Amino acid sequence: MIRTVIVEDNDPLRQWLAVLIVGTDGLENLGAFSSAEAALPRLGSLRPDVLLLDRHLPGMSGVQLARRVKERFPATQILMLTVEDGPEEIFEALEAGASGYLVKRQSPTAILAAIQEVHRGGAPMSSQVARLVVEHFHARGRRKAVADDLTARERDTLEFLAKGYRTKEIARELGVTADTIHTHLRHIYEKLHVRSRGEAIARYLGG
Amino acid sequence: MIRTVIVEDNDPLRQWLAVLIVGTDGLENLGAFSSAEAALPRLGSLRPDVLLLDRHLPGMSGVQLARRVKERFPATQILMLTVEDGPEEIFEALEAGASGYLVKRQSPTAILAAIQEVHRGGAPMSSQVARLVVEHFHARGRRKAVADDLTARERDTLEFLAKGYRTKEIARELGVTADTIHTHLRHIYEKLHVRSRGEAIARYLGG
DNA sequence: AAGCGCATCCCCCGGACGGGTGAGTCAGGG
DNA sequence: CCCTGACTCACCCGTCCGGGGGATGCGCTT
Repeated sequence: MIRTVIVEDNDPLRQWLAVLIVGTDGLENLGAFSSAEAALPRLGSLRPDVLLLDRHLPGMSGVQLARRVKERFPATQILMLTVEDGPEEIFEALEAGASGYLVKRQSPTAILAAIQEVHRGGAPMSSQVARLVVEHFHARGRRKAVADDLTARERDTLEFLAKGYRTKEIARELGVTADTIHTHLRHIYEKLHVRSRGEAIARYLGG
Repeated sequence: MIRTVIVEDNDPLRQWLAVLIVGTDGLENLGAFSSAEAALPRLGSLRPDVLLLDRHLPGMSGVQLARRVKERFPATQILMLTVEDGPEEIFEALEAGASGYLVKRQSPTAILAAIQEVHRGGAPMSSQVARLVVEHFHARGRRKAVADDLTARERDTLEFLAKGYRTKEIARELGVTADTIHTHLRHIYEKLHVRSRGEAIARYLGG
């Protein structure tokens, strides 16, 4: 039996979700709240397996609630519901601890399947969301590609640079003198068109 | 009509995929190669819509091929096929430009559906892959959470720091003197338990 | 009113860093 | 065989940075 809690400020939608859940075998609804503030103090005793969460809530947002819930009850799986959103909102929700991300206007079967999938340890997301996630990785790849015309030693140096190592520490790791690393660094800056460590790290790790 | 090309070194599997595709309405197979080296010179004239790519290939790997293909023909959608892989392999493939990532032992219908979905602009991935991707974001979120007990001004400073700005530039952006930023930085280092810019940026952006 | 956290600014010091120049070795290609 | 590119090391110089003080004012809590 999967134990769920709903937090959604839209009354008809919240009730529709509750009806959907109680009418399905294997699913159980422990509570339905219209705000994060109302839900938060009850979650400790309810301990749901899956939390259905609206991203847009009056007062504390669904994202903030997700963060808090994940801090205290990491085992709770969070399924984020939302209207149309951009990349920023989606990544913020995923970073806050959401394991699934669905746009609201989905078929009942899709929503129920998502609840079960997230409880199984899956990560249900609508195809627009999956696409954005994939593009996020593509962008990362393109950023790292700027390091393509670095020499082997320069790539080694950049690798340690991106871990926050100082010149001396990189020198020790690579078994050369600090002067050599100094030279590598200058070449890296030239090729990456930057003028400082911080800029190089930011360019490599992406911001 | 979706035009596909297969690159897979396992002979039976390659032929099975080809048969699967030619026997399906709306799908067309332009070629099936057993190595990246064999496929690469032909892709320019074949121009497939979707490229089915094995991750493990003798010689040039599927990941390297994906990188090259995406460089020259960004419109080609890449669907990566693989046996069981870890997070590193998966992220590397996604960064190389793959839009979908499937474990090989999938039902024929799942593979065909994935080809169509990736062509529609979706991002089909098996649930294990989706889970790893989601956990990647969770880890990012936990890293950024270390910045939680920073003050508002310190967060502002960290934001610019992570863009590679130097002290003076941050000062200009925030409309204060460099001395003030200097103070903020010292507090940031203290709270993040680091002793340099590079370490702070690496901790914040994660690596 | 007193205390506290925050933000702002200031001074000082030693070491780290960015940038310029030069130079030796060694492998590979013309 | 010489030339080139990669890697290595060295020295110099001016600036930036990390870390240590201290100071003021503001708003909030007690």
